[in-house]
Amino acid sequence: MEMSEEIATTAGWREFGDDALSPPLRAALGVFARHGYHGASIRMIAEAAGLSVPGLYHHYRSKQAILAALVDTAMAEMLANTAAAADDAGDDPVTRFENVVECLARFHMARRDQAFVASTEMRSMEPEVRAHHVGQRDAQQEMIEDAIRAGVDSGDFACEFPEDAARAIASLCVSIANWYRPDGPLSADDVVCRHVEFARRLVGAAAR
Amino acid sequence: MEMSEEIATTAGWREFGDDALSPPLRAALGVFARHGYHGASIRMIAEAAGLSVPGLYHHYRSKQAILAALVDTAMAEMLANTAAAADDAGDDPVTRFENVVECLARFHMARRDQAFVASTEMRSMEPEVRAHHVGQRDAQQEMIEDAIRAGVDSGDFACEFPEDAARAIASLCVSIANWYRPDGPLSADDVVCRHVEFARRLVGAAAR
Amino acid sequence: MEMSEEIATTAGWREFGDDALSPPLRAALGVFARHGYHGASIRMIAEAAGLSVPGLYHHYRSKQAILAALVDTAMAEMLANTAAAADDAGDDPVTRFENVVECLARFHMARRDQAFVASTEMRSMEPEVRAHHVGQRDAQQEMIEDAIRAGVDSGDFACEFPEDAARAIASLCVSIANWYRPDGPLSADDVVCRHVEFARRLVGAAAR
Amino acid sequence: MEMSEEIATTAGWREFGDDALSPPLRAALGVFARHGYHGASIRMIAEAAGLSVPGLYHHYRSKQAILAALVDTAMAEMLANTAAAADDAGDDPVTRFENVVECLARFHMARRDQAFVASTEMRSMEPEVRAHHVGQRDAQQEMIEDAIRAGVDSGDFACEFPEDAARAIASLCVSIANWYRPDGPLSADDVVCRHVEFARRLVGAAAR
DNA sequence: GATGAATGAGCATTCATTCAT
DNA sequence: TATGAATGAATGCTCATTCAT
Repeated sequence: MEMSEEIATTAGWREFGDDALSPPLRAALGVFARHGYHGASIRMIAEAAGLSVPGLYHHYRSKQAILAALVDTAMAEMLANTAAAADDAGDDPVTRFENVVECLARFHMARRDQAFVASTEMRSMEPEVRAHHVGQRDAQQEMIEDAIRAGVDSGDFACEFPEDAARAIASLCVSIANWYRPDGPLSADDVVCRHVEFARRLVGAAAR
Repeated sequence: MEMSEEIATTAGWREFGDDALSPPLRAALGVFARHGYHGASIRMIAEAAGLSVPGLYHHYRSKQAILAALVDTAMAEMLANTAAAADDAGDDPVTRFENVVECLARFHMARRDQAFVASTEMRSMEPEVRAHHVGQRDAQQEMIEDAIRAGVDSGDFACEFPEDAARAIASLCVSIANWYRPDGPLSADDVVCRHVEFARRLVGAAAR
Repeated sequence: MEMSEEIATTAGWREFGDDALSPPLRAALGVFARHGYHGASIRMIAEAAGLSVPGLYHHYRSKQAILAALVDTAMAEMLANTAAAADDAGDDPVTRFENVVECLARFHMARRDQAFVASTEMRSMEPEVRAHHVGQRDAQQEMIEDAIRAGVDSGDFACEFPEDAARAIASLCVSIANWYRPDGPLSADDVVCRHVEFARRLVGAAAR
Repeated sequence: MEMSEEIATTAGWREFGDDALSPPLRAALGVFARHGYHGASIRMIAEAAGLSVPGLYHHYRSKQAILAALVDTAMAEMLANTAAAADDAGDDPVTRFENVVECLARFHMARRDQAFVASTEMRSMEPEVRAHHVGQRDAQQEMIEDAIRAGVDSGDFACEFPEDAARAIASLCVSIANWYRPDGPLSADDVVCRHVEFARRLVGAAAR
């Protein structure tokens, strides 16, 4: 079965291949991750991108536009893959929930810097950009909540406060981006495995 | 039994009263929380503190020194209170674990801005300051891990990876500072209650 | 008698028809008039002209060349028409003087922006361009002076300082470009009528 | 009779002594006059003032604030002196008119650069600054108009369009700042003398 | 302690201009 | 001809910090 590189299909949600970032965007990502939005200067970004300063401005209208493009790209990819992960599960609420958690965990490892910047720089976003980002965050939260509620409804989960559990699970996955290192002691599959188990416990799924 | 305001005694770990912040430090806290370290200027801080710029420098040697003082104060308080919470539990490993989690949760609500700044601005700390901070973070992590291991050893917890669970619990508590609002729908006790339950589930404590 | 559109003949000096400005020049004129030479950017001009930036450079070598072309075109037209106006008067010094003033007034209404830019941006001209422009200004001044002196010689004017009077009349006409609006309360003929009368009084012409 | 340096009294309106400009303002005045507002850079001004760039900003909030201060100071002085000149004339409308014109002419020589910048940089003023400036210009215009109308009412002047004559006189005086040089062939008294005579002719005053 | 005045270095952004395509 | 991409130098302005008073 064919799948395009960019758009996650039902089957492809586990793979986060090459980020499709333009060179300036990739350069900015590293600089933002290391120094923060306000600690990063346009000169740093231009240098990292191998461009002159006006060369960088030729591609992006402003520093804020770079942040916006970066964050939107990442969030859109996450939402698309998470939706695919949910779809891929068919009718079983438990599998659906596990898929969503796995996808979130994988995203926060594969797109570590993007996720970190997105979660860290909300306060650096101008109102319009922030509003868009918040919308995407809410959509993600809702997907988790829906998966939990489906499990509760089916009797598979024992979870009194689905909303709080969803937030806890999201926090857990987001925080992966803070500490996970590809060359660290845990493999990506280890991390996935443990976080799916954490999530199962948080929603009171029966032991497997 | 009386206790001093600042130092948590065995009994007082639940109360986070007035932060003992000097006015310039309190001003800086708000500015850092809203704008981030690099987004905050000395002028903003001085103005928020009702001081002239050199007046501010009279109290603190540099912007970095302000950040260091802010973060150290907060972490020290957290460690002291968590230690008191653990001591207060006597010999029961489950109670000890629950106390530690409760204390962490309460700290991240009562010292929301401090916790947020400390967790967010690690990359803005100069090496020495960062090293000190990392030491404090590790000490906190260890207290959680110890509490988990004690419960595992006593047979109260079913937890295969205590280190990962400790990190998960810490992440959960830290993230409270991101979303909790004193005037929000959940009371502090609600938040504590839910997070203790989340933590119990994460370590596989038997249902109460 | 037919006349070409561009070159004022003895009879046509009252009509300032379509300025023969190329589209980029016309665009630049508006931008220079609104923002001044230094406040205008090549990008503004290119956009106003519906051209790309290099497209604009295809037509004009530099921003300075645009200014030079604009100003020279306007001054040349003014000089040609003023000469025609003087010629058109035949031998009567009073009529000749009145024609010159009328022509100047009409020019500063019909070519408001050009006149404004020319008078305002002398300091923005590079030496060579400025020298050329100053030559044109002097030629204009001389035409007024000559007309005055002829009237003085014939006994029609009572004017002690023809040079100063000529400068005053020129200032008066130039300043029309600052305030005249085609849709304002005064018609072009009103303005002409009043300024011819002002000029007559300045040179001490006998009342008509 | 005593008079302060700054405030023109009834007797002192002919003297424009030391402009009371602060050093940065005086420096800015020269740079604005030579290069225009947009052609002048903050660095030029700072250098001319013998200050560093932030040193300049210590005194003035922005480039625009410098322009505003410069223009307001000049216009206020002009208005005060013109009012004093009118008052000084007692009840004679002709003298009052002559005094007003003389004062205007003297101002545009003594405050050549200020007047030039004020008249030239209207388009560089931000709306609020411009509105204030326009108010001052209108006040000046009105003083001339009032003087003319008084002379018309008394039968001393034969002037059909006082408003247009007032504008012409103002234009004439303003334009002095364009060409007058203290070391030129005409003394200040020469210039005053000629312009008062020009103004008298423009309003149709009887020959003296 | 506080303040007014100052500064070198840096900020995001834009400038006029060029050149390969 | 027109364009997309690029650039060195400059723009107005702010930074953290210092110091004489």
